[in-house]
Amino acid sequence: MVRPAHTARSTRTREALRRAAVLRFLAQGVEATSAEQIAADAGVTLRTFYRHFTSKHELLFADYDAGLHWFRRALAARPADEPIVESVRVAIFAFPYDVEAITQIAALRAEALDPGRIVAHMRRVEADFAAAVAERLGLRAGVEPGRSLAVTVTARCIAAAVFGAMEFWMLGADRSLAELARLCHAALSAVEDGAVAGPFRHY
Amino acid sequence: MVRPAHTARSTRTREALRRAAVLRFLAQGVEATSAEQIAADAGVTLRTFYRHFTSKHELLFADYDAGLHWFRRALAARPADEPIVESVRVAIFAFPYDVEAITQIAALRAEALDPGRIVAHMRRVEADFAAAVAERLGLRAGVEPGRSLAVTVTARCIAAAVFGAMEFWMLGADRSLAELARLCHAALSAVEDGAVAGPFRHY
DNA sequence: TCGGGTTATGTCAATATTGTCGAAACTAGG
DNA sequence: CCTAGTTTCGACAATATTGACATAACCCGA
Repeated sequence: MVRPAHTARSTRTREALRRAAVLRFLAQGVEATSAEQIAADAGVTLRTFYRHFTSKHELLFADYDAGLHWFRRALAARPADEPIVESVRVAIFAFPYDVEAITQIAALRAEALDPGRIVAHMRRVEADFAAAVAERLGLRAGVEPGRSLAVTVTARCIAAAVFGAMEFWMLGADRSLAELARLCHAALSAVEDGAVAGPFRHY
Repeated sequence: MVRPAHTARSTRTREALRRAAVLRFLAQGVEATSAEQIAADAGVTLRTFYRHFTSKHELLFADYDAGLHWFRRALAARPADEPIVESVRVAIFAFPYDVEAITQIAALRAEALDPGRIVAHMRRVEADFAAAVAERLGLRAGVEPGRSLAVTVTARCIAAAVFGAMEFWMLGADRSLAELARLCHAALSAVEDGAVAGPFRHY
């Protein structure tokens, strides 16, 4: 199947669908909202809905994708001679967190999806994150994407640090942004300093 | 919904379903096989099929799950005072690779799933792999699962090494097991020696 | 062996997703 | 404005998945 993603028209319908979905979700809950309702609200067919979104639940992760897009651009904007870990750190800390919106969507996700599914999507985001880092790192080191084991592994480890910190943060009691920042910083430093396996070298 | 996963009976039906599915897939292709056919062949209802497998495609990853199970046990069998990276290395290299079967299933996957989906499943396996390592590592270091940022990040980095190597291997020309072993070894060593970000510390 | 509680299935009926094919809307050139 | 080439949509029709509730199969202790 061909997914629309080009013209102004398709952007309009996609937006209409997204808006209609959020309204319904907030008003009557995710479960109680059918894909058909969303499509009808947006004035299109059910089939068209599925041309724009892989699934009903995908709508609940639009913010993740937007964040990823933002991150990719932030990374590209960093100076080419800056250490990659530092670039990642700066980009992450500069993210314009909208705690209100994040919390709201997170509540919807928690309502509609079992933990496993949320984690699964998180993994997808992590992988895309790693890909973005690898792309940038490869560009700097002068190698083609996917052509260097070192680049691949390093990018994945950086992603592992960031998302590991995020997971750790979500499990903990202190959910403040400051705590998240602290954890990310610590995890990234560990990777940067090569201290990852260090403390556990003898376990 | 409650998923069966306990008694001998459920194991029997699950096996029957898996076997029926593989036969059909091999005989007439994945696309041309309906979930209903598989269920009928196994002598159960369609609904029961979905109680044992999340989706039709999940059957194409049964070998991954089996491998994961094998790995978890292999890891548990290693001495508690062995460095975790070494344990992982030994466990991976000891895996009883059945190249025939692996190739066959891989072909089915390639036929039925677009690359994105395959990668997505791979990520799930990687996350489970990381969880297994974290569990073992936490046990050795004497911390609760998910209670130590260092354990979380280290486990994820080890997983990143192994699966990064795997991805790299799949993209390369030399698909021999020896090459895969070499790549895994190199990637794990990099993590172990803290050389992950090292070479890129100035990029 | 006989309950009783637990677990796995069957039944039935919504939704959710996807393939196919033709029509409508949009774009660039004349 | 009109035409040809694209791209998005609508209309249908299979499957694929999931929820809810009733049954049958199993397991354990009296």
